[in-house]
Amino acid sequence: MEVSAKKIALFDAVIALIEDGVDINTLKVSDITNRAGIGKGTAYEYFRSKEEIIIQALFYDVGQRIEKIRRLLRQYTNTKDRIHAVFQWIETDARQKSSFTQLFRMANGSFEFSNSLKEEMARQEGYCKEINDILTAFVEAGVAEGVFRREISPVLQRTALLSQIMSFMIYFHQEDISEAVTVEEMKDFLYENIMRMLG
Amino acid sequence: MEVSAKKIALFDAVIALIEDGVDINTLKVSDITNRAGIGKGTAYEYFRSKEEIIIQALFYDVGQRIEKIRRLLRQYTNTKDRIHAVFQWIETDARQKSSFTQLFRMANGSFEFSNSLKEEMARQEGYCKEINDILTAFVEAGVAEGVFRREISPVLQRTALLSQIMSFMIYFHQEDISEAVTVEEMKDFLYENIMRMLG
Amino acid sequence: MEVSAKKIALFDAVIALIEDGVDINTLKVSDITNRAGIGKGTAYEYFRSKEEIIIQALFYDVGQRIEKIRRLLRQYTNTKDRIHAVFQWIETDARQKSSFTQLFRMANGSFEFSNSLKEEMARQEGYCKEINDILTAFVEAGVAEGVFRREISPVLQRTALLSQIMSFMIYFHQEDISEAVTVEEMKDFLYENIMRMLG
Amino acid sequence: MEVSAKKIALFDAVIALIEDGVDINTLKVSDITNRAGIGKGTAYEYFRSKEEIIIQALFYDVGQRIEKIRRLLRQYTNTKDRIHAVFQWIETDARQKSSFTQLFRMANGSFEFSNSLKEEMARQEGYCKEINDILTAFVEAGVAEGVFRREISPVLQRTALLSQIMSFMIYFHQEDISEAVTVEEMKDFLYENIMRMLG
DNA sequence: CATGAATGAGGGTTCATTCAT
DNA sequence: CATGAATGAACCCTCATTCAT
Repeated sequence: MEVSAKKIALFDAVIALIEDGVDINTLKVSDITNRAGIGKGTAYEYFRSKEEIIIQALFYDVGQRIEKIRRLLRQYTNTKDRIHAVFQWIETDARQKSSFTQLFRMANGSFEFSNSLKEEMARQEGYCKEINDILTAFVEAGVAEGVFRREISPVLQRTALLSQIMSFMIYFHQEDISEAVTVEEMKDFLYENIMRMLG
Repeated sequence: MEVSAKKIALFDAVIALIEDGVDINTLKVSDITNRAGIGKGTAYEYFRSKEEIIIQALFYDVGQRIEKIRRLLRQYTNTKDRIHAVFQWIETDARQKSSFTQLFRMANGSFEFSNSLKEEMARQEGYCKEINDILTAFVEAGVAEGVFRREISPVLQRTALLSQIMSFMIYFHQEDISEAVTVEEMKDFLYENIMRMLG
Repeated sequence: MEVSAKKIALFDAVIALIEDGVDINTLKVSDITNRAGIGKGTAYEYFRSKEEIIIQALFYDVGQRIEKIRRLLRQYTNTKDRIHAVFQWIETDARQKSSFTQLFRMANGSFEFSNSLKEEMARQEGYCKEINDILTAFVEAGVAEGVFRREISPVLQRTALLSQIMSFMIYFHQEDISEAVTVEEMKDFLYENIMRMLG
Repeated sequence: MEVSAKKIALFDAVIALIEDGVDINTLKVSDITNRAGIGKGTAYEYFRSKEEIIIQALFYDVGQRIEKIRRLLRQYTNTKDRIHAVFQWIETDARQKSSFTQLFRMANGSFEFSNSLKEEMARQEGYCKEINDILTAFVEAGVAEGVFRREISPVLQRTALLSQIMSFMIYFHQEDISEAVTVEEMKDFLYENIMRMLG
């Protein structure tokens, strides 16, 4: 799974462009290669098509983010800290509108891409599964710790947990957080919700 | 806000195409007009660009759906019935992958469209706001009814409510609902969650 | 087999370009459409690819030439006149380097084109066959007339006849007809050859 | 006229590719260098462009073939044997569709190559001329031997000779030699034709 | 109004050529 | 010398938009 420097440069360019708010569907190859500081033709030494570049860039990015959250979660020994770690991660990492969008889309499979590339996604050993794995581990630890009720089905537990995580994402994603709810208030509320649902 | 028959025909064509699973980004004008049974040039008598057609079609569709859920909610006098009515609506109306995707995207503003058309969206008096209004009315009724705690901030109440609605959408949206959780179990669990969080 | 005016315009453009000495392999779509006096995109309303345009243009041209020689031959009642008619036709019609080349290639199947289009050629009911038919009719008439020996195999008769026709083509095709042989001398020699071989 | 090993390797690669049926117009530099087993850049140490490589490769190949037929002809002391030697050479050497095609094209100058390289061809001291030389020597020997009539113009004699040689080439080149004419019958017929025309 | 034939700007992709190693 | 990674000019094709009928 070694990835060449040029590939990384292209991935980073795609991510940077997306973070800049460029629509993923209007991305031009020249935009990407210019941003990556390489020639247009060079991209085709490493990828067979524009779509391949973009898809793989997204997977690369999501993979990195997942790895980060995994490492993060390993540092904490109790559920409360882990929940707040996730919130913290969202605040710092998933805050950007664009990358959040991508991750979110992955989470519910609503990627809009040429059908021919949906196969590619299938081949990629689904990050959805990875997210699910993380949630599963999260919930199991909570049960083992005794803070989550054992009798609730794991699926339901994951659903409940994810619902509050998504709520926090949407909170950050909203254009105008006009009505006065501070980040801390929101975090407390969502944490309490999780405990009410699963505790 | 009178809308001509030709416009409706084009809107319906766009919606039908999306429901058929056609990627919104690869929609061609000729696809739309063919489906609508009118000439390609005719579309430009009513709209200034392809994007205008699609955007307005989506708004038209979401508007209809929102109107439907509004009428539906008016039929019920208590919160419990209203919550189940929403679940029922998701089961019947928002089940299709595509239309759900559109609505969902609208709900969190993650439309991916050429920036030039984001203004158009802004001009459209945000359906997000309408969704928010519905949630607000929902929550207020719950408080008036005495089943939701008055001391929770309305923003938080809406957040909690939406989180469980989204969970139900995702439940239907998942490709493989492999693990055995029946629809009824899920609905009960989500309803209980709402009551635990807000009751 | 009705052919639209636009198609004809494109065919004529291709032929004209070839007659001008443009290499068939370096022909650009824009060259063709410019010459035809139509927009680049228009070509794709009538053909699916550049190769399709060129291939069909060549077949169209060869078809016309064959039709012409056919009509021509029908006007004459004896073999001698027919042979000279063919020479005459070569002098006026097949003189151009390029069109000769095309015809010639067809005659021996040495078209160099993307393999994917060889099928197209196959579908076209071989003009090679048509050329063969003309030769066959030619020879049969000669036999009936009593100027060609009946005992020679038709294949051999056609071979002999074609060899002298080709010789005349090559005579015109040569860059420098340095050594003094007049057209009339050549025609007489070739005619005599045919009679010596087949008479 | 010393030719380096690398050049030969490239020439051989081009020839091999052509014999494999690859279209000369779609030949890529990388195809050639890969086949030759050398680096892509190396080709440009010896040639200034792709076309130069291919053109020179073709000349190299034709030169070799001509040399071979020359040696072959020197072995025979009478015209009849020489004619059959040529037929034999066509059967063994010029049988392949591709190399035949190249040679044939050379013979009538119908090379399709970017005009810029036609000059290159001119500079190459025309192999057409060499072929012509061979034909001239052939005819002169026939006259000296007394089997060809002295009063026929050398140009005409060469024309007649070449016409039957070409006929034999076309005979082998035809896809389907469906109609029953054996190689021997054809050779006899063509030999007789030559004698009837020139004897 | 309605149409669809015509258009050409735009962008993905290829591949001959270069040049730093 | 030899290499092959990098390059970008070139070109095919798509499709949103226009406009004559």
